[in-house]
Amino acid sequence: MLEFQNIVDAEAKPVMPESHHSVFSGDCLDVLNHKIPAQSVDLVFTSPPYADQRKSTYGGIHPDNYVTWFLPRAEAIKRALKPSGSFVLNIKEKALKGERHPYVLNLILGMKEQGWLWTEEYIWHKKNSYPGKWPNRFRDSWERLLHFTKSRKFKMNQEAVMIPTGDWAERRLRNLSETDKTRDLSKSKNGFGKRVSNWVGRDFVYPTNVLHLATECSYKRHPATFPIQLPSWFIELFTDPGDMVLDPYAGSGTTSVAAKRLNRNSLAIEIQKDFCAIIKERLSHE
Amino acid sequence: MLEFQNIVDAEAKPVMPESHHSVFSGDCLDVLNHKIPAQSVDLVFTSPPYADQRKSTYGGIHPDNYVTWFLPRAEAIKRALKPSGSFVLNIKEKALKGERHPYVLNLILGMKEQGWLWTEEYIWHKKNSYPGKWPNRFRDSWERLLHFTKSRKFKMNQEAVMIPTGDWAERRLRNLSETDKTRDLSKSKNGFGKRVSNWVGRDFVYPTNVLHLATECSYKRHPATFPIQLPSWFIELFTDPGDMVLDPYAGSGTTSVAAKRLNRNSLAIEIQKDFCAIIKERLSHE
DNA sequence: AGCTCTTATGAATCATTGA
DNA sequence: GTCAATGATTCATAAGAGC
Repeated sequence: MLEFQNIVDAEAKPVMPESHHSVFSGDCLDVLNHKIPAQSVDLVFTSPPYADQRKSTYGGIHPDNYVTWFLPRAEAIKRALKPSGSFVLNIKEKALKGERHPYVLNLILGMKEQGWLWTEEYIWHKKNSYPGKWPNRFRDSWERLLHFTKSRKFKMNQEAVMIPTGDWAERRLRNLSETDKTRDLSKSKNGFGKRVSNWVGRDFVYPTNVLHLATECSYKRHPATFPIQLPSWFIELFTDPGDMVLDPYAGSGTTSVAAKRLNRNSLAIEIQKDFCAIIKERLSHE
Repeated sequence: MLEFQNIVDAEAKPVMPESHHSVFSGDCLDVLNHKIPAQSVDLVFTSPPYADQRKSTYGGIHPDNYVTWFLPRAEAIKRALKPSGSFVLNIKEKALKGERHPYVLNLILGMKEQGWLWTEEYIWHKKNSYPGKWPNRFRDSWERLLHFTKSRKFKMNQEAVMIPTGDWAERRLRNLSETDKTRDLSKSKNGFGKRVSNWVGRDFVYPTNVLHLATECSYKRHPATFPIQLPSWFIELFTDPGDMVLDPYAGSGTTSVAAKRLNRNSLAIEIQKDFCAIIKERLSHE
């Protein structure tokens, strides 16, 4: 039985209807198969626990067992996704005994056998990455954003993520606050608001498949594994306003927050109850 | 029988001996197994023909047959490589029928079965990539630089590729007055003067595993697949002066040119005879 | 307000130590 | 021996304090 817990107080507005946001606690395998209707989601964006990372919160799956652990979840995600939908998976393999472990490669191959199409591999090039110096490698400053779809024709709004040309815009953006950035960047179709209103009329170009963003490292109350620009970008690209966005490993709920700001509906699944509370609180403050 | 054809006129210099550069024409599978001594090469850097690309020059290997075609070459490369050596493979899978083809993933897994260690995956983030727009993807602006080794301990000169501190230094410089700039920059060896005295000891840092380079092809007569900075970076990182660098798909010989400029020896293998002539000419002009 | 300086910290990795 | 836990290493960025 599906019950969308509405986090915000719904207030009917004829022009811009309020979006709906739900938070489920539990293993996403169970929640996806028993609480989410089939073919009801337009975009799944998630960053599942990396192998052997975050042992305290997720138990730590050994790299050798990672594919076996994740494939049933991928199947459940496929069930929930609309035929026109997209699944964006943020993941990176760890180095083990001086070597990159191949579990991500095997995961892609396993998902292809499930019927997924491996449509594209976007790269998150981290502007600031974790420090470190080792005898056989440098700092790891990139992560994979694997784009899977159910069919060759899927929803993609390329114009929504067009970017202004030139360094001039970049220099301007540097002086905007973080909230201004998200808000204004989300309005790319209609221009960027008054502070950057002189962009109107300037040329916009399509982006590439590399996202060059900084990791969020600040004194924020809720640690996020990725900056909100990451889900925001894919939400604008692969959904329309009013569509449904799902994050089966929601963590502190960054994906849901991004969805709300962009007037999409969201579903968050998180196994840790205290994180669920954090998500609800974050959404209520939006 | 091995005969290193010396392209340059050898002129004995006690301090800096002249490097040796050879060009072989033929299929690298034959040349590697019959003309190159086992365990004689310190670094293999190459960009093999991409699947179904360059049909006129290489015959065009279908993505489905790519792994079967390449694995014997990888085995021959392993034979030629020293135990302390590195193999850097520049490759990117093409999109076929709206999907990324998995042949690169299968190639990595196949090479691991051969005994290679998949030590790291560097990324070439292209600063300027050719424009293009497709219904289901954006411009592809990154390529893989797969780093394979024969053992967990291999030669790596991390200090050789250290870079000056980036934006931090740039931003400080911007605020200096014009006279300060000229005065202080002229004293760069002794530090930058009092206003930037805290640079001393902090001016160089280690890079990350992402190389952010433009797609400059300086040699117009042959479509170079990569800028010379790419092989140069790995040559400095994984070899010492006097070491042997090999490119089994030499093309216009960019790897050999990079090796010569850095005073390493080089071997170029190229199946097209006219390209071999171009390589020799390029080397003679260095 | 604007600039400079200080400082905390982030999906890390490997070698060493201890059970 | 094998496996798990601990320590050393290290930098771009942004918030905060000070002038």
